[in-house]
Amino acid sequence: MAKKPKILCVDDEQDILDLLTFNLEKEGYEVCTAINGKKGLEVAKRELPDLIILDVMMPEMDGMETCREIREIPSLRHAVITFLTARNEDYSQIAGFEAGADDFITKPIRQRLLISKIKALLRRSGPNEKSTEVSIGGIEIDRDKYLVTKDGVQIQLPKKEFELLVLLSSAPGRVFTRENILNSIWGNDVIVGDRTIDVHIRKLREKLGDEYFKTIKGVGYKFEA
Amino acid sequence: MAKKPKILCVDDEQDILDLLTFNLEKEGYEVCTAINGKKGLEVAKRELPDLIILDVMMPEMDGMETCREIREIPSLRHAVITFLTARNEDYSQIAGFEAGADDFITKPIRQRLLISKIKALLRRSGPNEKSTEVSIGGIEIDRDKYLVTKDGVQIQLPKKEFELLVLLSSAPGRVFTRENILNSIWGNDVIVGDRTIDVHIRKLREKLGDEYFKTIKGVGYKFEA
DNA sequence: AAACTTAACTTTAGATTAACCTTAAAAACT
DNA sequence: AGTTTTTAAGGTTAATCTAAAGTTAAGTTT
Repeated sequence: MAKKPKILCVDDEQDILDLLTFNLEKEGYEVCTAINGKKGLEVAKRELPDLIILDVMMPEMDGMETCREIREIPSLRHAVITFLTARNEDYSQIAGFEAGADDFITKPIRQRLLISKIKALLRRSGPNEKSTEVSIGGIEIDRDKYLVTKDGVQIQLPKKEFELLVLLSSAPGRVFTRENILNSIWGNDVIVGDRTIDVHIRKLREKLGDEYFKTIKGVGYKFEA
Repeated sequence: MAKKPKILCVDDEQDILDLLTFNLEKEGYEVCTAINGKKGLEVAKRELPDLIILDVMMPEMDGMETCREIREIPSLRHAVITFLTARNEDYSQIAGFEAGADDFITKPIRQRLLISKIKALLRRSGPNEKSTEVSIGGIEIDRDKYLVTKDGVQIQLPKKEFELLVLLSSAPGRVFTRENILNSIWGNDVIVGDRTIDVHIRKLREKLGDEYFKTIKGVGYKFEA
């Protein structure tokens, strides 16, 4: 990789800043911090980070406002911004995407998840620019944002169904064996019953339409437009 | 066995590398290792392994990226690549198939399962066959993807028909005796009636055209373009 | 409460069989 | 030799069987 990605963390709690700094530096990122929104903006302008982690709840200038201001700065317009929020603050998420956020990280912070999210975000915005959005036959899938849209209508899928859809759609036309599917979604040490995959396929067919999911008897399933 | 299959393991944790090396060498494989994606790429180019085990989560250059780069190298295009991943790590990781992965192994690693998977993968793409894709006289067969295409049109074959086609097309021009066929598709302990093979051949002739399947009376069948 | 898994039952695609037909190539008969 | 049986092997078709997938609802887990 050409250069260490730079990450700016903005939070009013020093503990959180320390925790983030520790974990991110361990992964080889360059980290800078700010203790409030106003300072965050200053540091952002100066350091031009690749990714910014913003706490939603901060006195004076909250994350939402900081985010909007950052988006106004041309040199930071394409920086990736992710909010730090307590779980179940649903409305703040909707408002957050409007303010220009790319993702959310919920507290309490799970270390591995944090890192994998950061990686995914950086990969997306990176020079390799491999889009996480797929569009096939009227269905749009955004892997990072966990969003599925059919004919412009947004569809909410639970985790397993979403994973199954992502897997099958990752290679349209390719037949995934039941073993393939079990391995990548459940893992090879988990044993689930024979009918479990079928049920999830059924749910997907119900929600997205039968025509997309083809059964290959004795083998598995495939996705096609 | 003609030659020891060579396996490259890439992981940032030395413990995992040791564990893999120990288990794989015990099974008679030649093992080489690399401690990160970049080194993995170097070693892969030099050693030209038959199979590559890639950890998804690695600092600097992750497994996904390494996989993509490996697929760019002509001499490694047909190497088997399998990811090493924690269960439920991240959805985007499921998209590994898109990056060109052939399979997944989930952590924690189950020794016996690891070995049987590796064996299966090597058998499939073993030294006997160059690639999983065959193209003969307008017919394309992809063994892994369970896909058959004739003159650009995709044809869905059920399991037995597909297996029969794969067998016959594995050596075009060669005559397979009925015994041959029964043994490799049904197994030598299964007894099926005399007409069973005929019926499957008929289905194939129906779907792909008579001209490809020649009968050698008193002996068996052969496939030719 | 929502999501996931399981279990019991139904349905169906696909595999097998069975009955009959066609072909080819040995045998048998001019 | 050339023609006609005979017969064995494979071809064809439809009926039957069966394992795999579909379905639904009732548990479990999160």
